[in-house]
Amino acid sequence: MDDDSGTLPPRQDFSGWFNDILWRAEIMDVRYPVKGLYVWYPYGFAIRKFVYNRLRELLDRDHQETLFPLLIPEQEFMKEAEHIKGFEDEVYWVTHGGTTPLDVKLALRPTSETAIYPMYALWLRSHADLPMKYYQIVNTFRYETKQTRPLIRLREITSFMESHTVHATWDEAEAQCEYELGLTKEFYDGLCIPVTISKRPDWDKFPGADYTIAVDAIMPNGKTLQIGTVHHLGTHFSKTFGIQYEDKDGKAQLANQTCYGISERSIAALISMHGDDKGLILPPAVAPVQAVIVPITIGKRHEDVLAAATKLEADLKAAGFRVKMDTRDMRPGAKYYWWELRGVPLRLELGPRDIDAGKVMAVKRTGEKTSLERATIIDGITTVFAEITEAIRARAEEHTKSHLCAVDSTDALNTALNEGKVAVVHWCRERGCGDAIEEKANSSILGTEVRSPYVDASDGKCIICGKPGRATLVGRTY
RNA sequence: GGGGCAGUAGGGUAGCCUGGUCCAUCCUAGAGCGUUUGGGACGCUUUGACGGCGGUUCGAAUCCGCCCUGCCCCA
Repeated sequence: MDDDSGTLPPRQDFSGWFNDILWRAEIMDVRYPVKGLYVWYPYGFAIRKFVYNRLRELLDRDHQETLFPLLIPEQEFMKEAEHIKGFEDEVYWVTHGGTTPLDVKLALRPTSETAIYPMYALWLRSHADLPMKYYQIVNTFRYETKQTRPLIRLREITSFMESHTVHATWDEAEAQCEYELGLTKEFYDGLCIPVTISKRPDWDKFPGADYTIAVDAIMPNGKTLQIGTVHHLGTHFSKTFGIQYEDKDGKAQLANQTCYGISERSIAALISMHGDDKGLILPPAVAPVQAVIVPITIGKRHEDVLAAATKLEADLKAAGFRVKMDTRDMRPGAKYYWWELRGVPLRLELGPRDIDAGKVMAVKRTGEKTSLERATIIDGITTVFAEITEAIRARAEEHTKSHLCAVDSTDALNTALNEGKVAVVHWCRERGCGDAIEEKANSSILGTEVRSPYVDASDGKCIICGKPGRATLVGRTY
């Protein structure tokens, strides 16, 4: 029927849209023949590269990058009781070297605490060594039993940034958690992704943490996606792994630790949050191609136009923009759709009319068409990029704002969630009431101590028992 | 954790119940030639498939078993 809109499903069918855009825009190929493992296409990997470059820049302000091994010996992995309980059903084990059974089984890291902390115990001697702030970006393996999804629920997480810090005191570690939340917010702000931050309930915290603060994004269908977590580990791990330092008085002290993580779910959020019926919309900051030049070559001015476009491309590249000139033998319209699908934020059209007028036609992926002066094109594009970024951000903020609402009963909660919203309720923080909230509305408690400009975090009566309660985010999660 | 649907060429589908043939079919798919080119051009030629393993059978995309993978729904 509407065969001119391509076959990308509309955004209302978010699940269909997401599955389809991954291969149409050449981000991930799901056809790798092992469950939960997917292949990055070059274009998807280029997006990943620019996103992770930003992440590295942020972390390198304060952390140092490092790299630990993939394999963890069983006895180290089994040291911390809570941690084991949290991960034992999800661990892949290496049991053989060739045909020889191994004396000591080796775990493929599901996360790297038990790989890193024995080394931290060796590295840490004195209070003068503190704080230690290292991170790595690695793949991790989890034998997920729930349905796997590309970028969202994987058996091999390919892009796991995990930071592990060590501090003298609990308070310093807490301050580090706050700092890391700030980094996370800044990171997502750069991707124009609004987030809600909240403290996970105790039963949902990281295995072996004092507390977990999570960062969630609200997807187009109203489901929430956890896209970052910060954990205060207290001294749980320093006890088991013997991470101690001598204080100024020469006395041995247990260290306090934090860890936090961000994965390719950040890419899932990026492509989900900003897309439309035509495809991806990438913020200029992370778009592998920030602007595409489409020369409109007709008749005998073919050479003229091509020369002008080549010059334009060279000028823009020299100015540091990531541009691509599309000289393929296709009709201009077909090229427009092709680049729109891939989310390129700006299209520059250059034809005989524009050359004569000293202009370049600039079409924003967010929908607006403007004519830029060729003479001042660098400034013009810089301005346009800022406008595009703002438009993308504003749209995402509006989405997030409109998908949050306060409710004061389980019926209202159910209604809100069924409408695809994330709700704010009051909850007394008792497990029983928490379970009741989750069961009655088929939902998950995301957390308390909510931080979001769109959430009123003041106290109120628990919607189950009526006792004093705290503002709490409740949603349906990925 | 439970249930369901599905896997046929790059993508989308038919065929399966009721096993057999000569050509599967459509496309924004691949290769090629020509005409085209300011919002998805067209003509012609051509390439290419039954998820895997095993079983039944003279003969399997089709029936049976096991496995793998994907997707949807519910908890």
